[in-house]
Order: sequence, then C-alpha cells, then structure tokens
Amino acid sequence: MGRAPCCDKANVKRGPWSPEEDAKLKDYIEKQGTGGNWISLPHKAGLRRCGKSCRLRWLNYLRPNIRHGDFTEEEDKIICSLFASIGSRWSVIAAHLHGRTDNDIKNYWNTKLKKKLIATMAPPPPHHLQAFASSPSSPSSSSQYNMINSLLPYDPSISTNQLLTPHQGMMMTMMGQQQQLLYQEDMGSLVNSPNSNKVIMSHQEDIHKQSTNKGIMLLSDARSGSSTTSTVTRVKLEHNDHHHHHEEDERSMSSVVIEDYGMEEIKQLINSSCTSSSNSLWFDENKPEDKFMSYY
DNA sequence: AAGCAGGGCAACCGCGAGAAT
DNA sequence: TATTCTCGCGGTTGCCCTGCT
Repeated sequence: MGRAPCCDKANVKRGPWSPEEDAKLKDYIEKQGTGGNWISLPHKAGLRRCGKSCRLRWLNYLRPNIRHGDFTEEEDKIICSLFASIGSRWSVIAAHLHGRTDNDIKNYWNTKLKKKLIATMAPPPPHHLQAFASSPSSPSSSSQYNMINSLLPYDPSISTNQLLTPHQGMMMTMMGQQQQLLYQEDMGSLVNSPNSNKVIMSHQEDIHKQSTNKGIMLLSDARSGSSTTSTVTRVKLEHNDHHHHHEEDERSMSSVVIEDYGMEEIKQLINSSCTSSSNSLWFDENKPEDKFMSYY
C-alpha cells in the first residue's frame, strides 16, 4: 500500500508562485510563524498550495537573508571541499554558506561548478580510458593541480590534511553512503546494483565468499538511475585475495576504466587531485592491499 | 524572423527518519 | 510496540530564457 498523499493534489495549485501568493505566505509566516506545521499552514494563510510547496518556497526564496546567484570563488572552494568530503549532502554544505540554500547549491553544482571542475581537468576520452590505477601517483597536469590548489583548503578549521588524511576512513565514510561495490567477473557486463548499501555492509563477507573470483570492483553512485548521477564512473581492480595469492592476476588487471563522468567521478577528480598534491594518499599501487582497504 | 537546442533554475516527487499518538 | 503523521532531504522534472543557425 502506498503512502497517503500529504495533500489533496486535485485542489492545490501547482507550478510557479505568483507575487500575490508570495506576499500571502511571507506575510503569514512573518506574523504567525510556521506554527511547526507546514501541512496546515497553507489553509491558515489562505493559500491553495501544498504544505510542502509552501515550505520549499519559504526556505528557498522568501525567507530573509537569502542570496541568489554570483557564487564567489571562496564559496566554490567550500562547495568542492565539502563535496569531496561528504558528498551530495547539500543541506550540510548549505549550512557552511551563509544565505545559500541547498537547492541553490545543488543547482549551481549540477549546472556550473561540476562542469567547471571537469573542464579544468585534463579531459580524458569519455570511454574506456585507461587511467587512475595505471598511474595513480603520477603528478596531475598543471591545470588540474592549480585548479585543485585553488579549491583547497577552504577553511582553517578544515585543513587540507584534515580533509585528506587519514584519507581512507573519511573517504569511505562518504563513499559508504554514496557508492556501491560490485564484483564483476567480466568487465564487459558492468551493471549497477540496486542493493548498494547492502553490498557495502557485507563487503567483507563478500570478500571471503568470492575469494576465488578474479573480481574487479566497480564504484558508482548508489542513489538513482539518473544518467547524470549514477553512471558507471570507475572500475578498478579489486584485489580480492588479502593473502596475495593472485599477484599475477592483479598485475594483469592493474588498470581502470572510466565509463563516464558522474558524481563519483567528480569526487574522484577532486580527491585524486588532492592526493596528487599531498603525496598520493589514495592508495599505493605497490601495496595491493591498499587498493582494497582504501575503499573501506 | 522563426525554429531549435541547450542551459539554468524553480518546483515537484518520493523516500527515510523521527515525533506523535 | 505499532501505526500514522510530518518534516527534511536529495534527485528529478519541466518551464523559460538565451543563443545559434
């Protein structure tokens, strides 16, 4: 059984807000407050709107001290740094940017900042690029390096070192929420898993269960099937044997396929660049166990 | 001038979490 | 303890504007 709708959709107005509606809502909230109940607010305020719509309109547009447009470089830094460390938790990022809304930041990231970041990186071929693990510790291009250095650090309270080290724990805290791990025996059949979190949770078990497989680890966004957010972003050798029984296999597979740019790819760009400027913290290609452990 | 494509942004949708009952 | 309700969040959609042909 589905969830009951929050309002009678047939009797509420949808679409863009008129100045009159804005004025009604603003006036009501300024005088009465929200009363802690957005569902009943529109009726009290004389609006034929869904409570959720009112809330969104107030939070993203009408409430005092909202700023729109013209993100500063400093704000870019903050957004990129936080995105690299916590992912797409826009509300948290917004909390660090006075007067900005999560929606604004999300839109800004999706439409401008992400592209800006990608454009600044040395653009790899979009498909079947051999990269990353094949040269994980090589210096970034100067443009990439400069871009990232211009982005980090953003805040004395969150230093570059804090952001990047101990990198594995922090990055995997983030990735544990956002990414999935899949094991594929065949690189030609890469697919996204609908059970990403479970895969993360049971990762260690799977290592043992699948210890006989020559697997690769696939990382991608776990949240949606959107082409912009869940594209296969990175395939990297999964060192599936902690006891180094398959070193030959590993050597033969030490390469990465980047299928497309998605959210995770951007994070990787940010972080791989960060690591380049801090002595390659992602993993040490000479330590196979690091290839795996860094994703925990 | 008209049609088209792409970008930007406001708004909507559905879900999870926590509070209330 | 179970169920219902509400809020808040992130992802997605669709409209409008602008630039190009």
